[in-house]
Amino acid sequence: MRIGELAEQAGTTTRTLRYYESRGLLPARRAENGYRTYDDSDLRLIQQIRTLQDFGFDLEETRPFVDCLRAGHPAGDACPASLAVYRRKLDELDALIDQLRSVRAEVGAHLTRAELQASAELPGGPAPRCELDWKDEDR
Amino acid sequence: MRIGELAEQAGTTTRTLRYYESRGLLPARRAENGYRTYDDSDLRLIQQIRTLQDFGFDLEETRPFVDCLRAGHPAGDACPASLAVYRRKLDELDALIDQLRSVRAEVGAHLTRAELQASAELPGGPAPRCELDWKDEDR
DNA sequence: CCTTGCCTTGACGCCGACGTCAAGGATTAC
DNA sequence: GTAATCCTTGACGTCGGCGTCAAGGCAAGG
Repeated sequence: MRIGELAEQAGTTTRTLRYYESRGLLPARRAENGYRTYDDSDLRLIQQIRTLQDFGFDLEETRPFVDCLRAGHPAGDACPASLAVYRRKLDELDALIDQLRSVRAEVGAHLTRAELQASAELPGGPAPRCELDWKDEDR
Repeated sequence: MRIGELAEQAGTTTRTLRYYESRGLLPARRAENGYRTYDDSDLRLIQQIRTLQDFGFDLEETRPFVDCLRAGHPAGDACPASLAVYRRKLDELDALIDQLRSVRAEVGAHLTRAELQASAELPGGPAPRCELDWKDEDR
């Protein structure tokens, strides 16, 4: 299998596969004419990488999983190094989610306060209304 | 007030202020010698920008707030355009948090499954154990 | 007068994961 | 034979928000 076919089967591009190779994640055999040659095991490596990338893993973080698969294990997460990445990622996700919820609460409070201000000013007579153009271009 | 002093008072750098100006967010008066000149109202603009950036707003998203302040309003979120940004951001945050929680659940499930596999194999005798080096360099 | 320290503009560097040419060789299709 | 399609390497572009020089102007203290 050559790079174009592999890319198509994996739902990605040849550029991406060459990039993975340049990062040392996906070394390729070469045919006599210099063309890269792959087999089904390479397809599984790519699927593992893409699954993790969909979870938001950096490319570097997928390396233990890929190494694990290439070491002959049936799953990329059969090795302790992969489990460690899982655990680290869970901690990161928990921290990030907490932070985003905190931000959400703050922004929500700001919005509520600003809306109250606006509604309090409208019936109040000469309260300074906003005169800025209000176009919905950015929606 | 010159750019260095303003940067210090705002807790940022001159590079950042010049960048804001290049983006049209923070236009500066000029002294006769060409030096940028600022006053306290500029400090408030920067504080508004930094508050929103801490919330994760893009620079572009702070523009309505800055325009609103420069239009003479006491708060950057006194204008409808700013409120619209708040609402859009809340939607984005909600969507992102949901997505991250979904990812967290999936990664957690993967970890649990892999841990079960590992513990099931250890007592089973010749089960293929991972032989990859396990260094904690990346912790 | 000279040094020090502020200011100016301009321009390249960074990060991650590729996209997008460019120039040329190999293979396949007709 | 030749055109279309694949492959190769190399290198620059993208995006945001600045960091980090570089080369030079202006101001103030000793």
